[in-house]
Amino acid sequence: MNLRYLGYACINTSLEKTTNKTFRLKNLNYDKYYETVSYNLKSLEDIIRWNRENNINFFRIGSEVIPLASHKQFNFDWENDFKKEMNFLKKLADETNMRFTMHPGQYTVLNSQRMEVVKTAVDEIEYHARFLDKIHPDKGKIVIHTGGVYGDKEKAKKDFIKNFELLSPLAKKMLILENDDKSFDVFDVLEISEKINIPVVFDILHHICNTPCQKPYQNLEEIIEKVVKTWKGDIPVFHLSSRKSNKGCPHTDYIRKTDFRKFISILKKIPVHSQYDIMVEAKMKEKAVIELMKNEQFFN
DNA sequence: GGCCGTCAAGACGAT
DNA sequence: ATCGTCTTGACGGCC
Repeated sequence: MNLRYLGYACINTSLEKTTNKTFRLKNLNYDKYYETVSYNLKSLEDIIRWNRENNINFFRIGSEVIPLASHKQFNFDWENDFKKEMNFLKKLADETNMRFTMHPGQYTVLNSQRMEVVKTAVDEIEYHARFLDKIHPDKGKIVIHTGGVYGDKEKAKKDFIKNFELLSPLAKKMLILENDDKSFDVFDVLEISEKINIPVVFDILHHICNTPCQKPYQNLEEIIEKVVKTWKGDIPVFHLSSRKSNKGCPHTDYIRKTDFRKFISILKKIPVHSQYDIMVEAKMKEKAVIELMKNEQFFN
C-alpha cells in the first residue's frame, strides 16, 4: 500500500485558527452561538484554503464546530441558519479535494450502562453525521472509541453492537471504530467491525500502549491487512502519533522520523493494491505534517 | 494581557 | 472516596 494524504486535527497553528471555538453553557444565547459558529466556519474555510496552498488534503474538523449542538438546552436551527456557509464549504471542499473526518470526545459512550448516556452519545453522533453530510456527503467519517468495559468486556462489546442499531442509516454509514490505548484493542474492534460492518481505524500508538506482551510489532502486517479489509475498497485512515514518554500516551510536538518511517515501511508491505491516508496527531499540527512531507520518497 | 480554575459530558486507574 | 488523566484544550473571571 502507498501513502496518499497526511492530515492534521482541528487547529492550524500557522494561521492560529481553530474550528473549535466554543463558549460556556451559561453563555448560550443566539448572539454568542451565531458569532462562534460564524467564526468556526470561517476558520474552516481559511484552513481549507491554507491546506490547498500547502498540498494538504486531509483534515479533522473539531467537534465543537457547532458548540453544544447536541446539548438538550441547545435549540438553534444551525442547519438552516448556516445553510449558505455550509453549501459554500461543500463546494470549496470538492474543488480542493479535501478529506474530512470528525472525532467526538471521550464523553461519547455508545455502550454505556446508563441509558441517558447512550442517548446523549447517539445525539452527539447524529449531530456529527448531519454536519459532515452537509459539507462532505458520502465521504465524511466519524471516528469513535468503543467506550467502557464495566467489568465485562464481552458484554460491553455486545452493548456497543446493540446500541449501534439506535443510529440513523446516515450515521451508521459514517461511523468508524478506533482501537484505544487501554480497553478495546485492535482485536476487539475488528471483532465488533465484523458484526456491524464498519471500518476500523488503526492507531499505532494506542496499539503499542495496549499490547501487554511488549511485542506490539508482532504480526502487525497480518493485523493491518485485516484492518484494511474492513474498509471494503474505501481508502483506509490510520492514526499516527509519537509518545512523549514511556508512560501513558501523551503526544509529542512533532512525529519522530523513526516512528513515521517504521510505520510507513510496514504499510508498504501490505499486499493490498490501495492507497491510505494518515491522520497525524501531534501538537504542532500542520507543522508536523509539513515536516513529514519532506520525506518525499514515501509518497507515490 | 497573562494566569489558572473551570468547563456539558464518562470511564478508569492510581492514590 | 477522590483525584488525575485521557484530549480537539478553550473559556473567562481575576489579577
